[in-house]
Amino acid sequence: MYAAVKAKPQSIEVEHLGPAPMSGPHLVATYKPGREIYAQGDLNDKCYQVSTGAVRIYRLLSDGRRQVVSFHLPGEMFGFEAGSNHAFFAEAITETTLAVFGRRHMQERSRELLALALTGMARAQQHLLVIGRQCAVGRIAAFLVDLCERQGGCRQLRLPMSRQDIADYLGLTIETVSRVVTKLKARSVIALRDARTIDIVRLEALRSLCD
Amino acid sequence: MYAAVKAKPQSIEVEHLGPAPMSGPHLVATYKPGREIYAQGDLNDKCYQVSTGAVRIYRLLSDGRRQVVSFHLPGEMFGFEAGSNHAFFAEAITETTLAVFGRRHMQERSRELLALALTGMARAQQHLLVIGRQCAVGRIAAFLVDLCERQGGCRQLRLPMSRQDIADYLGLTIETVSRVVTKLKARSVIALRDARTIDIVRLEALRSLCD
DNA sequence: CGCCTCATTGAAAGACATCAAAATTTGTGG
DNA sequence: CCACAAATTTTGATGTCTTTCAATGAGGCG
Repeated sequence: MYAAVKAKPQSIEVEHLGPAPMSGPHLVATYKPGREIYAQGDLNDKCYQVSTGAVRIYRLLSDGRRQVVSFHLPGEMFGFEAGSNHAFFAEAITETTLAVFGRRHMQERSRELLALALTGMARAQQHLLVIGRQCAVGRIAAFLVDLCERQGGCRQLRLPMSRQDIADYLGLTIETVSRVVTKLKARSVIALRDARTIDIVRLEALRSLCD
Repeated sequence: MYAAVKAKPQSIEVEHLGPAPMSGPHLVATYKPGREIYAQGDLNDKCYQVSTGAVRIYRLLSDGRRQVVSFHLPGEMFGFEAGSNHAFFAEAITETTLAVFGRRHMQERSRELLALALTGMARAQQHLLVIGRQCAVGRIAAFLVDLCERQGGCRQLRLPMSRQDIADYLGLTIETVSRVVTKLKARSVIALRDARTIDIVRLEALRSLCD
């Protein structure tokens, strides 16, 4: 179900471009949808910034269940973890370009990395609150509000991820995700152009469902 | 239900003692059970190491639901968060003594703090996996195994926290926690001396319930 | 057009929550 | 040390929400 395409990036070039990258020299890598960026157990010696596209970070249980711990959108950093080897998988969701920073860069900028690690922890803990204490509607609402805010408050969301990705992120099944989306649509809280394009019609209603 | 006792520590003294504290000078503070260490919104300018006792970190939803994001046992650090103000509450669970480190200390040791932040993120993400993808039995099992490992593998656990704390940590109700514990006892995976003292009889059985 | 993947919808089952009450433990004062 | 009150934990009955299983529908691409 979750077979990752084992392969290295389609292209890697040294560049200094991309939308608002972290300063300093870095590599640019591009990945096709579903391509693995790193795997559990891989050496943890780089970090990444999304230029275009989207990335999912996840872990698998032995029976195949998957928990997506985070999505990363353009401008966001990921890849830093405790320990010398990755405990998670990272995959491109859509066609994705990344700025890649090496170990040296990270050592030189441990101050920024600290801030990133702290916000990463805060994000994970906020997510814990959603998964641990919200019903299905609350989880979806929180997810949509979060996505909206991370895209600068734009009311029209283009979802890069599938229903399965969302379900695995929120600790639900795809059927429940689908049913909740349908319900929110019926209540005119959101509107769907297609399954991956959502208009937030009543943002405040959505927010009020979050707590 | 979760009324915190608003008060400052019972005592604060400058000391250099306690079990394996972080190096350097620090204050020592003691707290009675239930006492608040910091509140959501408080200035975030210190970090703490548990000397004795136990601490819970949590957030509240507007309707009173609570999510405990972490417990901290002797030797463990807590209190570092993104942002200049705390997003969580910290409370002593039992009679607790803490080593308190100030801003200066943290600035001087941002390297260690980075490692702590990264492991904090890893912990939160591991916890996400448990809450998001495990049934009630798996959550309790993971909780007990984690506690066992954090206490150096000792098979006899003295739980400092109540069933309500555990429930709010695992995203369950106290009734479910109690029923699962009863079930594990019936299967001879664990044994109870009293509600707060658990012997792990079959650790491998417990582990196998985690994934 | 047909096939494949992804998404939606329906019916039934299951897991956990809720409500209620009993049992056990803890703390307090005599 | 015992007695009593309060808090915590356990147990039972019932209800609700989410999952599971199954089938249908929609969209993309050869």
